[in-house]
Amino acid sequence: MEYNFNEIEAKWQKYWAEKQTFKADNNSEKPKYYVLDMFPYPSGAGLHVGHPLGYIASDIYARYKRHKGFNVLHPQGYDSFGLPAEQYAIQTGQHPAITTETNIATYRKQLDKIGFSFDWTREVRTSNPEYYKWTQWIFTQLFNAWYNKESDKAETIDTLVATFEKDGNANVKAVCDEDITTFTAEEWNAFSNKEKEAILAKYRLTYLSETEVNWCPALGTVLANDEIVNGVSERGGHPVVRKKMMQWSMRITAYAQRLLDGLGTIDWPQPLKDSQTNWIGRSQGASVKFQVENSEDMIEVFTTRPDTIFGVTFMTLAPEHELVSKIVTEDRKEAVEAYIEATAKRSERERQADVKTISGEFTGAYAIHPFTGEKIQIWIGDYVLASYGTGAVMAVPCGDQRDWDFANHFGIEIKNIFDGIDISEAAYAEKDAKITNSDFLDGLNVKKATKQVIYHLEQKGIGEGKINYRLRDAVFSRQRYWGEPFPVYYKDGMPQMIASEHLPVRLPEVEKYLPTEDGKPPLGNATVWAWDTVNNEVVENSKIDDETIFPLELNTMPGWAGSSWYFNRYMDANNENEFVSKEAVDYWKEVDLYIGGSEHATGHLLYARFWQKFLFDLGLLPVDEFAKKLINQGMILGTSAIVYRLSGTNTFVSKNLVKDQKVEELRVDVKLINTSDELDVEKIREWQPQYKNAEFILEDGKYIVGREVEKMSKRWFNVVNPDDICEEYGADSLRLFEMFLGPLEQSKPWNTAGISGVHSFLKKLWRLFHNNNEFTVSDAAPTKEELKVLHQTIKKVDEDIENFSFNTSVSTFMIAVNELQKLKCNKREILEGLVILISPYAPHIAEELWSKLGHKESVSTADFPIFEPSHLVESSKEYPVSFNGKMRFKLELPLDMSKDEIEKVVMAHEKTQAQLQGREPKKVIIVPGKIINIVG
RNA sequence: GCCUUGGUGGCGGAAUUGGUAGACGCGCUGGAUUCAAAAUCCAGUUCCCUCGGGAGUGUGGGUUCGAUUCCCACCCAAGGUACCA
Repeated sequence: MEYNFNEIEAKWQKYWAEKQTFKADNNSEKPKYYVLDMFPYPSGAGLHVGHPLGYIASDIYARYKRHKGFNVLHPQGYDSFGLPAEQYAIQTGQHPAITTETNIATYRKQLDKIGFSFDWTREVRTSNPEYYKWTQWIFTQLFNAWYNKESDKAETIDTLVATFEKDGNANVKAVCDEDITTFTAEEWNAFSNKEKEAILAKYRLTYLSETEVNWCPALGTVLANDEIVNGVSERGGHPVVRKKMMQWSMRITAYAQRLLDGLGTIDWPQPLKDSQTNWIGRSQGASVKFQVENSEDMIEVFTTRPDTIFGVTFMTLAPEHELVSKIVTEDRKEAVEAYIEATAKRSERERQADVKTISGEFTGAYAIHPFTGEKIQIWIGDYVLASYGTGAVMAVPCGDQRDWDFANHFGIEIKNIFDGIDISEAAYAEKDAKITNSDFLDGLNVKKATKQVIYHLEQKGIGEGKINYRLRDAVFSRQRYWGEPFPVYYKDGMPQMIASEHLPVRLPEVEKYLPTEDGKPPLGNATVWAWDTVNNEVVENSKIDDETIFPLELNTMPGWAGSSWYFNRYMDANNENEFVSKEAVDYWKEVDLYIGGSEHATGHLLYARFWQKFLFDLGLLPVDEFAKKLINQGMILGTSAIVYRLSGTNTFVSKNLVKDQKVEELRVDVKLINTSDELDVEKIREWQPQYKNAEFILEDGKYIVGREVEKMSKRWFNVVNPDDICEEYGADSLRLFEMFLGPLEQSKPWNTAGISGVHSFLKKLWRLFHNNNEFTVSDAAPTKEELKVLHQTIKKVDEDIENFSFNTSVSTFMIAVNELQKLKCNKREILEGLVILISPYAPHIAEELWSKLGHKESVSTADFPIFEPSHLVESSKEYPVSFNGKMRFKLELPLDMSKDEIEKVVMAHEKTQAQLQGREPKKVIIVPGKIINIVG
């Protein structure tokens, strides 16, 4: 009976599916544990061996936790809205839903082959109306909420309205738009509905606003920053303009501080926390208002160094700053306008890339220094960003290098306010100098001066201490087809939410997936796309009458909408009445272990935390962080194969024959290479026509290829398909090998050659149970030595899994099997333990052996074996060192010994040593967990 | 530039709170079995040499009886981020 992995794996995969072995129950006496993978976007290319790495790790942990007596939730689903399916639709006309369906089927087939313990009864797809109904519902909740700074949480909008009706808005502390004017209760009550709505919009957590986007008229679409190269579109090279569009935004800035604080409470990787911290970009300082000379206008700036205010010698505004056109003097107008036009042409990316060039223009206007009353020049310069702070800075050339460079370049005064510091060559940005030349700040250090200045600013009513965040509100509209439609229609130009009982608003059918000719989003192509407020439904072929039938929102939601809450949906995936029931979410609470890529650090993982906090504020969720622990799995890289073509010929030389010859390096399919880097010269001739008649110059009768480690990608021909590996070596080998490659978090190259090691390990394991191809185990009692092997393995594997060092436990299995093989051990007790230990890693072979051992139930429900340290008594190691009259040695002792027992053993050891060395035994001092000291 | 992570044989990578560096696997070398191959098993495999040793965990210092591990400085690589006032 050979180890027939294909047969075994198919058999147990079918068994698991039929018995629903991994279906999680929402009611259980057992403690809960929720293990989650970042759900995939089902792309047309299918999975390569890099994708399942994290899934294998989480599956091992999920299976392990089941052995340890936990009720484990381990679901999977698909983030199935997205651009590729839409682009395919634009090219071929095939509906994205069909493309998505096909791709999901492929994914499912591939995933099933690897033997994951997913509970598929809870599968979610973000593009299913039953799912996006609740994404739309959450959107309406955000619309009907505002952020109360007083209670520091989101509240429903009616609490705000009630306050307005009673007291106006003078005492309301909210995170809202900046241009709010104060009104009394009487004024509020006198406003028209439309006026009220306009005001409320400034408070809502999702709101419409004019936002600048990169608009490409030729492609008829909005482009992301990285889709633009040198001011033209990456695809096609069409011109791109900055254009303002009405877009939905999410007021994520309301949560900036809590998103920052929350990081302290979750066990996530430091680099990921750091990048979220940077992204939020909290900086503490002050806002200061500068009066413009001969004008009512004030220029507000944000500074982190208010203490340097006496060093201000000019101000710089972003070219886009709204005051520029107002304050510019007649004689400077031409130059300033030319400069503004020149900057507008450059993309934000270009402006940022070009840090070296110093440019700017004097506006001709002056501001008044708030303390000295001096006139200071107002300049514009593109080193000031309109999107950060107030879009204006008070320039302190002695303390800021950019200001220094600017002043130096344009010959503006550089005033030194640092005591004993030379600023003739560069600005001094350190915070350890005493302030001088600064009136009431003279002689103070930075900290005290800052406090003083803020006090004076507040006294004068022209500034205050302020915390500024880099984080900006998130644009939530996309001019795409394949996304969630908004549950919004427009009445009198004001957005109206569609009530939850009428959701979902389903995606309409369209003829074309491109934007309309008049520049509307693709949904504008729908003939059926208006809302009937009488029957509460999308109406067909009806005219908008602005009485009962209103136009629907034509944008769709971005990719991160559906993925910002899916982890909660898994808890109660088939609930038709709620996004998740209270009972379910109170039971599962949050994800205990989340595994996925670090590329989502400032996207998905930030937005998901935001929505979680929001839903928590409304009392809909019991915890405000959705994932306790998170692990970023590394990327599996491909190992490309390179052939060398002599320049200008069709002759290919083997790697070591290249020497100094001029060659072109071409990548060839890794499937054509054997384990010794040798190219199959016959097969490559059929692979691509250009090799058909090529000449290959061999070394030692072989053509040896070069190797390069790089990202797995079709274009490098280095993609390895897991299906092929499963076919040739089995899923268990694939699982073990992916873990064996190296630490989970690390990026590492794939090399199919190495899989033979884990594969032959599985064959050895199989042979432990088989004698002359007959299944044979002995019921005799195991020897101490055999028990030792098992227990060492239990201890190590248990530790490894808890530490997520799955790679080292594979080595531990190999050592165990080698030792048992040498001991010719086929004792039932030992082998049973081993099977359970291995089952999270190689579940199929474990199930097969388990059932052959006579068990009726699946091994997945078996208890993890318990480590008994008493079996390890004999293992002791010592490291003797003697110095300075002290004797030190380390003894490895069994874990179940008491201090007294240890002392006995150590004294015995010391006696022997003393006897050997012909001296008196010394006193023994036990320091638990440390090297044992024997003091003379 | 800044932040983060890392740097160990031909390769992937082990090494507990500082305690025999290189576990385990790949590859390679030799051997057994075989008509032969596959498969399997056994032995060897950090480097250098004069076969007795010597050097060795990116580089240079330091702490220590003892450092891959801790401290300082530097070099290199990967990821994130950037005129952030």
